[in-house]
Parts: sequence; C-alpha cells; structure tokens
Amino acid sequence: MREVAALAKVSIKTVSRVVNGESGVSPSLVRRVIAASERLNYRHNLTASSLRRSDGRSATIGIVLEDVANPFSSALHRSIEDVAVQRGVLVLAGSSDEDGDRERKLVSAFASRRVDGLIIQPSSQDHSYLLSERRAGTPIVFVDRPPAFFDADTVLTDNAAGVRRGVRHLVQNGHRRIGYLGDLHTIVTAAERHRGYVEELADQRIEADERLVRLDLRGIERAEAAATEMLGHSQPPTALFAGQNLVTIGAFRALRRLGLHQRVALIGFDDILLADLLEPGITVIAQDPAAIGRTAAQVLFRRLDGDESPTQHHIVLTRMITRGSGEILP
Amino acid sequence: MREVAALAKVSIKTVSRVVNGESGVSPSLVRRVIAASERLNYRHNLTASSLRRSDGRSATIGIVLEDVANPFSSALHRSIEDVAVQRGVLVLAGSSDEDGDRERKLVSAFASRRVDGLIIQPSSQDHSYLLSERRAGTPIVFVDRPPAFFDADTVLTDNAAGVRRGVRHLVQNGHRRIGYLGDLHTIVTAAERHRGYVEELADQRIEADERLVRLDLRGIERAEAAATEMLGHSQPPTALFAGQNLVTIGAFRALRRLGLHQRVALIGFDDILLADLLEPGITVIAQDPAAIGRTAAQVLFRRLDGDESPTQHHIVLTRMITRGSGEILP
DNA sequence: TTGTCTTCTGACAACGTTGTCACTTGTGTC
DNA sequence: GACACAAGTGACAACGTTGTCAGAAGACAA
Repeated sequence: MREVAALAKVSIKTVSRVVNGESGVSPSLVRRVIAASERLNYRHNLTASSLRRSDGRSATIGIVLEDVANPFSSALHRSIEDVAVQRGVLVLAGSSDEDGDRERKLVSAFASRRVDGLIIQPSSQDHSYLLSERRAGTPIVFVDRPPAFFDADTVLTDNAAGVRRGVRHLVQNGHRRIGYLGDLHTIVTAAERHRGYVEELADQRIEADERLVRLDLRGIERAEAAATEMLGHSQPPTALFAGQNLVTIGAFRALRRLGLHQRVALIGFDDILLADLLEPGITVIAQDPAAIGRTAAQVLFRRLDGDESPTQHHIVLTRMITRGSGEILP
Repeated sequence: MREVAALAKVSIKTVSRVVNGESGVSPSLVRRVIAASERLNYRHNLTASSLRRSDGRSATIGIVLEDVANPFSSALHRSIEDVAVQRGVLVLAGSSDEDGDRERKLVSAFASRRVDGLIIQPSSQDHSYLLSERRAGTPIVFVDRPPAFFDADTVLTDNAAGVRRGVRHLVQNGHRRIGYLGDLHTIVTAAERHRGYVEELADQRIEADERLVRLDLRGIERAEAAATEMLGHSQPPTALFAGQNLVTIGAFRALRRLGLHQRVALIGFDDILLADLLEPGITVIAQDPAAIGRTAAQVLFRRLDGDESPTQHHIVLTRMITRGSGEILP
C-alpha cells in the first residue's frame, strides 16, 4: 500500500480510501490510485484490515459439520456458502466426526482466526464452552441438532413429526406390525425420531412390541444384521421404518438378501440418491438440507447486522416421497 | 495479551513466548502466564500473529472445488482436511460451479486473506492469472484437471487408461458395438475419457461408428434422452460406456425404461453410491478421490516446507469394480 | 477584504502480535 | 576476585491497515 501511494504520489490513507470505496476522493486521484494498484499488482490485505478495523470483521465464518463429505452435511455447506458469497464472506469448514473434542478444537481454531460467526452441527454433549465465544460477540447458530446447556438460535428438522407421518402412512396401508431400526440413541435427532415412532403407534392404538425395535445401529452392516434378525422372528414385521440414511440401505440389503423386498414395506428417514432406481423405489421422509443451511446462514447474518432479538428456533418441514417400497400392503 | 501480561506481572513478550511454546522461559513464569490466560479467557489472535510473523503464515489454505456438495469434490475436500488438521491448518472452501469467473473471484478472496497455499479443481480455461499469486510465494496444486497456460503441480486420474480398461473388458466379453456417452467435450477430463474410448477401439481393430458416440451430455436427463435415442437405432449398441457419474445414471434410467437393463451391458466412469443395490449392479471404473486429495495436500505441504524441486505430476490409478452390468454378454 | 463553510487530503496513532537486541542474573573457570 | 558465558527477561519497533483529527484549498456571502 505504501508503494502504491508512492507511485500515485498520494498518502497511504488516500489509497486506503480508494481501496475501500469510500466517498470523498476526487476522481482524478481515484484513477491514479487504481492505475498504480494495477501496475504494482497490489492486493488488499484483509487480515491487516480486520485487525485495525473498529468492528474487527474478517469477512469469514466458520462451520463445524459432522463430515464435509457426508451428503447431508455437504448440502448444508453449499447452501450456507450460497448465502455467504452474496456478502463477500468466505467459509471455513471442518469435520467433527461425531466427536465432541474435535468440535471444540475446531471452534477454538476458528476463534483464533477471528471468524465473524459460527454455524455448528453439534456432536458435543455440552456447549457451555461456547460462552466465551458468545461473550466475545460471535453469533452462533446450531443446525440439525440442538445445543446442550447453551441457549442459541437453532434450525432443526421436525424429526418426530416426519417419522409419525411415515408410520401413519404404513398404518393406513393396513400394517400393524411395524419394525423400527434406529441410529445411536445418544444422538438427539435419533432419539427424536424414535419418539415419533412410539407416539404414533400409541395414537394409532397399536401395542408396542419391543422385539420390533432395534436402536444404536451405526452403519450399514449393523443395520443389515439387525433387520435380518428381526425378519427371522416367528412373528416378523410386515413393514420397517428405518430412522437414518445408512440404516435404510442396510435394511434394504437385508430385504433383498431374504427375497422379501417386494413383500415387506420399507420407509426410510432421509432421502437417498438413486432411491428411485431401485426395485422397488424406496419411499422416504426427505429432509431439506438446503433450506436448513439457507435459513441458518440468514439468521447468522441478521445477527451480524445487529439483530439482538431473543433466540430463534426454526423448524424445517420434511416431505414424504412415495416410490413403492412404502406402499407394499401387508 | 497486554492484560494477561499485567495479571501475570511479566512483559507481553514473555506472554508471546509462552503462547507460542518457545523455549527459554522459566517454568514458574510459564505457570503464571498460563494461569492468567485462563483466568482472563485469553484467545491468541492468529490474524495479528500472521501479520507480524516473518513468514506471514496464516495456517489456512484455500481450496476451489467444482461444488462442495458434489460427492467427488467433497471427498477431495475431506481428504485434504485430514492432512491439514495434522498440521493445525484450516481449510477455506468455495464452489466454482464450472465457472472460470467464480474460480478467479474465489482465488482473489483467498489471496486477500493471505492463505498459505491453494488447491484448485479448475474450471477456468486460462490460469495465467495465477502468476501473481505464484510470485507472492503461494504454492498452488491442481487436482482432477490440469491447468491451462500455467505450470504447476498436478494430481490427476488416468482417465484415458481407465476408460480403455472398461472398453477392453466389454470387448473381451464379446461386444463389438459399444456406444459412448460423454460429458461436455470442453472439460479436459471428458475429452481424455473420450480419447481412451477411441484409442481402445482402434487397438482392438473395431471400426469407429459415429452414430455410437454422443458427447456434451450435461446432466441425467440429457444422458437419458441420448441413450434412449441411440438404443432405438436399427443397429443398436450391445454395450454402453458412460463417461461420467450422472451420464451413467441417465443411461441406466434409459435401459430400465426400455426394459433392456438385463440385455445391454453398461459400464460407467466414477463410482456411484448404491450402485451395488441396483439390478443389475453397475460395473464402474472407480476413481479414488481420497487418494487424489491426500496426495495433493501432501505435495502442497512439502512446497510449504521449502521443496523447490521442479513441478510434479502425479497420476492416481482407477479401479474396475465388476457388479454385473458390465458382464452382460451380447 | 474577512469570515465561514465545504471538500479534499495527509500525518499520526493504534489494532495485537513477534523479531531484534540489549540488559540482568546466575554459574563456572582461571 | 575477575572474567566469560549462558539463560532468562523486557523495551521497542514493525507488520499493513484504518480511525481520528487537523490542515489546505476553494467557494461563497457579507
């Protein structure tokens, strides 16, 4: 910047004004400064700028995802990015791998780089550690799952309602013995989905049968094994509800291997790429990650613009996509 | 930092030494400084640090992907992140959407934030604009596709060889009329894959038939339409090679709709989630995005560690995964 | 002419760090 | 006891910017 100022024969302050597009610089000087910048290949240093600026903004936000490569998380990432670019804000992303410790380390690394805001898909069981960030003025929005021991804006899917919708669909098709396969019960969303199953059965006056419920199924193989076992019982379910992505795939594999995929109904939570090309196509309760990410980013930027209203809790609705597997009759 | 120094009754320089883990500070002072930092909830400011540091490192790299939410790109992202975290480096990611202009804007935004290095999955047709970054000392690595008008380290898939392997597999199974469906020919990798098809047919002494080649198929629908049309000819192909992800899905849809999925062979480039659950399972030439990302990150960090050897060009091999669709006989 | 106001410009300090260098101890050697 | 040397510590400037404030130059009215 000093060199540009020297070449343009102005003070560095005037260069700063031009670079920041401030008004009150005569057109002739603006031209000279721009010409000098281009000739010297000058690039504005945002880190120095944010250090000096009164608001200290870095035009960067940090997001903690479960895994940047996981389809749900990366869809969140993309829709957050789309809102951010419109404001010239860049996104630092990191994967927590369902590990509270990595989540904390990422937040700390983001904080060291003075991000303007944080969006977190939480893994940790206790978010009181975020109090210091909050005190430093960093807005924080939680997506997909609520925080624990910490009050903050959230954007969540209505998990229980989505499951209830799917279970009701199965009941309406005449099913009474509906199996449930769920993810780790410690994950809040998984617990919510299981609650939806239990409540809908109760509402439909169908007696709960604990032999038809298997939780803590992490990954495709576990789910496949559990489904295979459940279908081998003397009174097997006539329909299955799978509470998560990979669990759905595992359940479908089990049905296929047992030759039951055209006889036992299946509904899964979360859409699956190519689900329409399978035989039968898999009926799912689809989340809307793009809407979740977009909403979260909008809430975050409103906070950055000074919105100090009480914490907001947004719910994004699910949608049932019928493709065949959920419409198999008992 | 000043406050911490005051509370610990030392100079701010000593606090700096402790924060950076420099040797030569007596244990008692280290304890006092750490205690004071914790009491004041002090957080090291990396932006100020990198501004002052002689090497100017920000412990942040920037990556330009085609789309952070696309499975191939996000797998790259994840494997780059895995290498970066080990060095305490964070990743700024952005999507170019196959648009050279967005690519340039992202690079410029990264440069303003003084990233230590760049990894680019290029969209632009001319990378000479990167000369100024190079001159500023920022190492740059290209992944998936080579740069144009610019010499830099690359990590690429051997596209042509992968396609040849698949086509050879079809020929060995007795096919002579093999259709080719490809992505935009302006994308270098797509052109390479098409070249592999042409060359392997020539090697196998099979005459090229231009009615069996359709390029510039962007997206599932286009591919589905082109495949449908090609299969309707008087002398239809007995096998199809699909040069890209979505093209494979489109081709499979067309085969299914025409009831030919058990009669016409299909091999696709790039693996597809759930391809094993379809009927038949789809045989693919699988890339290894994790290996590409890992290698690229390793090359980048070696450059950051001072490696000034001539530009390196790494090739990551493909793997054929047979699942049934490629083993259908004519 | 003088005074007042507006518009443009620049000098200087400061943001939170770290590199440089000089100073103060303490230890060991002759 | 004098001296050299190592280890620990701090004062100060500097990194590249922007906020503050003051001053110069010109326009206009009295």
